Amino acid sequence: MLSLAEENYLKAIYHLSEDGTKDVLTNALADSMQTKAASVTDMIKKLSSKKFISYKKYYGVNVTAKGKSQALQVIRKHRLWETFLVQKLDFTWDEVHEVAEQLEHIKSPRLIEKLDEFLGYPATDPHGDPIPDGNGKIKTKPHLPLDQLSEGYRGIIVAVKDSDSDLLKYLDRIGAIPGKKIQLISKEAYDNSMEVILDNHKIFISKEVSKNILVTE
Amino acid sequence: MLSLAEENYLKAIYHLSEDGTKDVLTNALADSMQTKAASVTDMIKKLSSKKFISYKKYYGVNVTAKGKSQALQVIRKHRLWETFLVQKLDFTWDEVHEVAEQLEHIKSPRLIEKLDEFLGYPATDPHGDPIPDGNGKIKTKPHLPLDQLSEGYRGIIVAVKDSDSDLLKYLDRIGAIPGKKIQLISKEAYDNSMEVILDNHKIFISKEVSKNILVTE
DNA sequence: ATATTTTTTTAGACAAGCCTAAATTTCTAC
DNA sequence: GTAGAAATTTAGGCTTGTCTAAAAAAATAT
Repeated sequence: MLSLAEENYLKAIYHLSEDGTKDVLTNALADSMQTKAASVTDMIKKLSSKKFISYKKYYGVNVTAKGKSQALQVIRKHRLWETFLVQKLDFTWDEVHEVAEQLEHIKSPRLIEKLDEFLGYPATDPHGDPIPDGNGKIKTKPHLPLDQLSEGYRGIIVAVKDSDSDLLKYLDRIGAIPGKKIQLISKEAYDNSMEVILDNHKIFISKEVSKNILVTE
Repeated sequence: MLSLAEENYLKAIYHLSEDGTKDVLTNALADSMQTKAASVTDMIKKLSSKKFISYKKYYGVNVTAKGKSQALQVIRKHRLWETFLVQKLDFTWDEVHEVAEQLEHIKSPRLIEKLDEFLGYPATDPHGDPIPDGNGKIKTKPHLPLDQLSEGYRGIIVAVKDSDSDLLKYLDRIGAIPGKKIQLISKEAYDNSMEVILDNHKIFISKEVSKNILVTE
């Protein structure tokens, strides 16, 4: 049975390694976990001895198949709880992250099965991120950050980065919500800010914001 | 902010002290927490220094007003989650205790407010135990364990003791559920077993079982 | 009233997870 | 290729919550 700290490290390693190709470096993990490099070294030794990650001294870590499956279980729980909070308890999508960080560690396979059923087996969480199924399968839709597209692009918002509460409040206010149509009218060469159409409204957004909006190809 | 262990000790002390009159002894607490007396002594020193309990060496502990209020917040969360699990996720009442033991430690006042609203502000949990309100007020209905009553008694089941999963399965099977009418037909002097009417059915129950059924006076 | 038993506390140790400071390894510049 | 910088690991220590064994206090029995 994984401890709370072990689950959090594993999840962070999984997220930082993205598709599992890159090595996750000690300092990157320390940053992400808001802790010190020395603490990270301790923990990766432990996770490595338990075969959740593979570790080459000084060169970083990677999740093993076993570790990935565990990480996906935690992510599944996190995203199901976020969906519950928004759909059933009327939380706004910028309020759910912290609570879900706690709820994701509740140990009860039955609870998660029942919750999934209660929510109608949702495919994605409120931010558009896919919810892994009970076997750890995850269906990722192809998507790109909006800042990498050029004038004339038309598509649909697939997801938004859910890291920052202020960003989420802003995105909600301008209607940048997964499922919505979006059109890129013009892009300023100088700062890569852009004008887009959302809900039949023209609005300007900065490059910083556009990086956090993920759209269909 | 109380740690998980501190919350669990405080809750156990509150439950063992019943109405707050009795002193809770170190060994009783060690039994209830499934730990050793020495560990209990350590923890009660900590809780005492934080003013959640009053402690007289060798004579046991009692919750302070501050401690009682904290304990009731945890109990409120526990009972709201149990209600959620049964009402919304179709758990049976013998399955909810362990999961609620975990969920009761989630820290989010907003979550509990929203959950309470979602459940329609329930007065009791599935076992009939009253749910404290947001201010820690708890409305206890007067009740007695069935084994203390005599032939001819008629009343209503107020609550059942929720400690044991097998007991709960049995009570469910015979229909001994809070709200149901119950009649005491006869009581055997030798072993205090009794015959009762529940749902128009006559059944025999042992003293052990009758102690766990709480009824109106 | 004192001896024995029971209960509780103290003392000292351990694991998990974190820290700082120092040592080591790798990377980067020339 | 080597010196200095940057990243990582090691060493040793701290806190929380647990334990066992020993000491101390309280309860009980005669």
